[in-house]
Amino acid sequence: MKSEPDVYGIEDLKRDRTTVWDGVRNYQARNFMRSMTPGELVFFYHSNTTPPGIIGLMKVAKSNVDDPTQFDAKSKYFDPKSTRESPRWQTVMVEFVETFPQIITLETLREAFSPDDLWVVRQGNRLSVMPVPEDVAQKILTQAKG
DNA sequence: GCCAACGTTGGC
DNA sequence: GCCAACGTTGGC
Repeated sequence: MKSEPDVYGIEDLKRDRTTVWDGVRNYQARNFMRSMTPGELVFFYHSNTTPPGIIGLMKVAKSNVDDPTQFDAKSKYFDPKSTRESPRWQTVMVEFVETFPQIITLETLREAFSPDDLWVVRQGNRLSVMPVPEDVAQKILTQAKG
């Protein structure tokens, strides 16, 4: 899952311990979050920063959470088509696990993985939530420890 | 700051 | 249902 550190970074999550991952307004990303289950591990990716890359690890604390910002008329994520009875936007609550000793940069990821295996290395990729195959995840975790 | 990629919107 | 216009994302 991606976030811009200027907006909400891993240090913010470390401080807060948990957060509701709100503001996602892309159906494909939402669908991936709908499929998440408690305890599932999630990489935290810092976007729009130098260098961009995977900065740490979190886990799903609660799944199938209605994004509260969709009901908030003052929020930039307000969705007038959403109702309390049938909300459109679900997200997850995530919990901080660890910050990696150093960022695994997008450049490093591009050297190690193909765009078919790790979508974040796809050119022009804008999806903010995406799946990571188990074997790819294991390699990334190994890299993070080394 | 630039711009490619691409999702969304809305006229027809 | 098509597609041009527009807005946003995000690497560089």
